[in-house]
Amino acid sequence: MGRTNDQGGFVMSVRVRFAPSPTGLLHIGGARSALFNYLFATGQGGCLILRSEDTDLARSRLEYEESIADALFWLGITWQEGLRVGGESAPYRQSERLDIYRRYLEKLAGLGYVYECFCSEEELEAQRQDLSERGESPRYSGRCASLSEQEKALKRDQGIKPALRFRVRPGAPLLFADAVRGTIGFDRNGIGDFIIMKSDGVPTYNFAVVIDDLEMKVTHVVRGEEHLSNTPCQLLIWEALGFTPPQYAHISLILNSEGKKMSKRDGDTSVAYYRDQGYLPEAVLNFLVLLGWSPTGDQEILTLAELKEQFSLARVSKAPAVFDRDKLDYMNSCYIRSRKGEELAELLLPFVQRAGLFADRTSWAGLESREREWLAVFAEAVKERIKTLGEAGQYIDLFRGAEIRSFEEEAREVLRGANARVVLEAFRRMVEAAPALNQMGELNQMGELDSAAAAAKTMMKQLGKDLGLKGKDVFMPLRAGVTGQMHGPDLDKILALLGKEDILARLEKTLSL
RNA sequence: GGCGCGUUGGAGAAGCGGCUUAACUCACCAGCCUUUCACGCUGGCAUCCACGGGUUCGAAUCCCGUACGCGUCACCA
Repeated sequence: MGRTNDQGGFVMSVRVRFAPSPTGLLHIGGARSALFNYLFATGQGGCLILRSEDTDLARSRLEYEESIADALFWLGITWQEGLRVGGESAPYRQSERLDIYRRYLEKLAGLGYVYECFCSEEELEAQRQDLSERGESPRYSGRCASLSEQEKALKRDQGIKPALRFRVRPGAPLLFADAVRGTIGFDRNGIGDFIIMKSDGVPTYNFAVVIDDLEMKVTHVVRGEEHLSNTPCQLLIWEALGFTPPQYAHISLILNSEGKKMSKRDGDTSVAYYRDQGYLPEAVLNFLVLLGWSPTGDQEILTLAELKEQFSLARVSKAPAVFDRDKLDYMNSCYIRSRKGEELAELLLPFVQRAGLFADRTSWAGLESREREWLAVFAEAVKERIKTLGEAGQYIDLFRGAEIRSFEEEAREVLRGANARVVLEAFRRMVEAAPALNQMGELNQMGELDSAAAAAKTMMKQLGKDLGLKGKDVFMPLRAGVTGQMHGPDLDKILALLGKEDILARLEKTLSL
């Protein structure tokens, strides 16, 4: 794949990858890395590859790989090559590419870069301990670097399986241009010989990434800052193999409110958690992109298309960013408010089901039309006061049923007020006489709930007139009497959604207190 | 401890040597709107850019040190 540049020369189009290890759910930091890769590549017609780094046989699990791909898909991050979609460089699971690594390993061995290391875990630990006690950097001592054939044979006879180390040769500092942080240099003499192949024949991360990036023709590596110190090892391998490494871009970490790197162990850090809480994918995406990147203009709420258009690595911040739940909530409420009734209602369905309503239905299509309308009006009634879809669940009891869950103390006080009883009794008579306040069971044509709300409104106005009361004097007793609360969504909507029968039942109970 | 990276208000940040009396957003505070709450609207919130020095006519912006924070030093990725 390629295209022509201004001078008519052939340029490689951008190829990036997101390469998670399937040892857990997709977390916020990973999602942001994936997002930056996605925006960077697709914004310029490039390609995003999804690859699974499952060389840690003990911890990797296929179900994690699946859930990571699902989470990316949910966010709207799509990839052009890799897991699930295939591509020229298949397979895209490192565990299935072992023969490829072996081939490159042989090449390195032929060049004299590889040696067997028989040190046990305990020995290595002791060596590190020793080094650090002497105030030196804990790198490999090189103990096995020059074992004789007999020594090696002896170890093998003892049944010790060697790991393979990369021999770091002395030389000039390793310099590379990081697209985010500028020129970064490491002294190669400070890097100890590192393992590239474990004793079980599986390559380590540092070796496998290089081979995969090489084979998959990756042009840019956009990844978290925690990988910065791995870069020199990888550079060494690129150099030994005689290939030009990709462009690197190390993006800063996402910190928790304590200022520490957000880790999987923090709890609420998986994308799945936010999905389950009722955050919209657009909101999560929009929030994440603003962590470490900023748009040129004042506009912060941006669509995916706008992000693709505007994103650039040059505007990625070097400093780490703190994850701020308040801002995420704000973003989410913006996106919730931008949805219209039915549309929102459909998104809300799983959450109201979790709260017990329509729990037996399998899907939105499985609802009857009057139920759908009820939910749509419900959605409109609550959308301005919920920050997550999940919060809608707690409003259901307010809009349904003959029971009032509980009375706030303030509400009781209002109901003890001078005119409260008069207002409620008069209102009860009006509702009894009115045919228009439908309830869900009786609803038969769309839009009926809206007119019921309108009817409720005029009814309340009329009530005020009849009694010669105004404003709060009529509305507060009504609200308190019907909901038990002092604050809440518009009363007319509550009344419409409740329906005649439940309103009367509630008034009855309140009046009998 | 070695190596690496970072430091603009509570959080995200703009700023790239004079246009800055440091944008914008969230949070927070006050007021308005509203039958309540919420939404929305208006205003407030860093005399200053971690600190110290230097370069310059001029620095948050360039250089040097110090402090602090974070990352990383695995046969984990």
